[in-house]
Amino acid sequence: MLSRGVPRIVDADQRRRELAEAVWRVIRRDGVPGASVRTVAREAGTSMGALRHWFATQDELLHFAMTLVMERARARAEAVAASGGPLVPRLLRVLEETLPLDDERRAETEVWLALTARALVDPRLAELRDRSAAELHGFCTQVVQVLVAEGAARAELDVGLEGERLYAVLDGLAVHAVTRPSALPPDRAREVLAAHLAALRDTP
Amino acid sequence: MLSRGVPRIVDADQRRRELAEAVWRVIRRDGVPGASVRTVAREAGTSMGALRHWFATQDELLHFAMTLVMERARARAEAVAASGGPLVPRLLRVLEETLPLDDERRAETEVWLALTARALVDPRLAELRDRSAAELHGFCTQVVQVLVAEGAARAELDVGLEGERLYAVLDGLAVHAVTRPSALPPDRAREVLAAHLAALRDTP
DNA sequence: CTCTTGATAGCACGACTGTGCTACTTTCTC
DNA sequence: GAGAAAGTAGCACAGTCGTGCTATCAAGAG
Repeated sequence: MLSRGVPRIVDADQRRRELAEAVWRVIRRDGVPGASVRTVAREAGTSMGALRHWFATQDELLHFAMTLVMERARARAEAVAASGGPLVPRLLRVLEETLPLDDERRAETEVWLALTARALVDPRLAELRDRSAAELHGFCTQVVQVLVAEGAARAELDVGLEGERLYAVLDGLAVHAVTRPSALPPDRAREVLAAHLAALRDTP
Repeated sequence: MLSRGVPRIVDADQRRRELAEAVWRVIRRDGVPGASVRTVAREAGTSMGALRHWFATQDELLHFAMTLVMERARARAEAVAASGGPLVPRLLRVLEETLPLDDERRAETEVWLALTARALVDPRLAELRDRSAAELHGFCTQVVQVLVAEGAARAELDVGLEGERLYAVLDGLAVHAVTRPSALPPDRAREVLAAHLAALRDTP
């Protein structure tokens, strides 16, 4: 029943990803309001009809574009987490994956910021954002927990509160790095994050 | 030459502020894309023509609305800074003024976030945002400096780096408090910020 | 009074929007 | 071969957008 007959070049999910990446390019160039059906279709080198074949509505398109951002960041983070090396520096590198330290992550963060703002008035996007935010927040708390268990952070720390603080540092750095790249270049952002983790260890 | 003859109810600046506040209400309800000339005029209880009399273009309207947000936050902060009491807790309260801890500040932060995102693709808004960001960043650094001088923070701290970190915590908390209010209620945000300042004192 | 000017009101235009819809092409199954 | 289905293309519609523009109204200046 699969692939009954078509100019099937790639599988469906792959095609949707390609189109969603065209959405990113448009959003980066012209912002979310510039991501009209026509503009995205032109950017993707296809037609309105084809685009609407894959995404019935504009909301669905934006929704999928945001899902993809989150999914990719997550995949990158998990790859780093599964890599070798000592645990503590590895956790630092996992956290760094959420920062806009290179062009690819910069693009993702810009799209994330634009869609986060839009989520203030779009319930469907808000639900997505909440899920990913809860996930990252939970991960930050876990990191603090692990650091304490590893002796890389003071034992008397309030884990919940420190998780919240780490999460704030992370997103704060992300916003600043993406909005004022010259004031907070990648190396500086990395340095601040590392200093924050170090401060959890050095101590009374 | 001033006020040659008019149904002059209030002075010009006051009128522009009223209209800009209508912009906020619309932005909070429908987001920046919902802030059309017609919508804002309706919200303000006036006409398109009247609105365009005070703001020649839509960009000018949004620009002024953002200016007003920044101006108000600044005025509030300066009022707290000029108030009495011990220096260190007072600095904490000044920093708290930038967080969305009540309805008024929540509105301002929502508008700030929406316009920050739009500033990614609007050079005029970007210039505004950069100015206010540089100001807050500078203030954060000054706070660290003062804390060190007052003996409320460790002397060996890297002031520049700690200023950057405090600034990240501040904006991170602002974003989280406004996007996920139930996960980060006002008291909790205040607690995290206070803990951050306390962590600059307690020490190796 | 008239004249001038601030302020308001809202129509008109062209551009752009999302989406419903049909027509067409390509490739598979039978 | 015929038929079906996946995918592409883009027109048509109703609606919203920003802004140019003119008309009107209120009130102080002369």
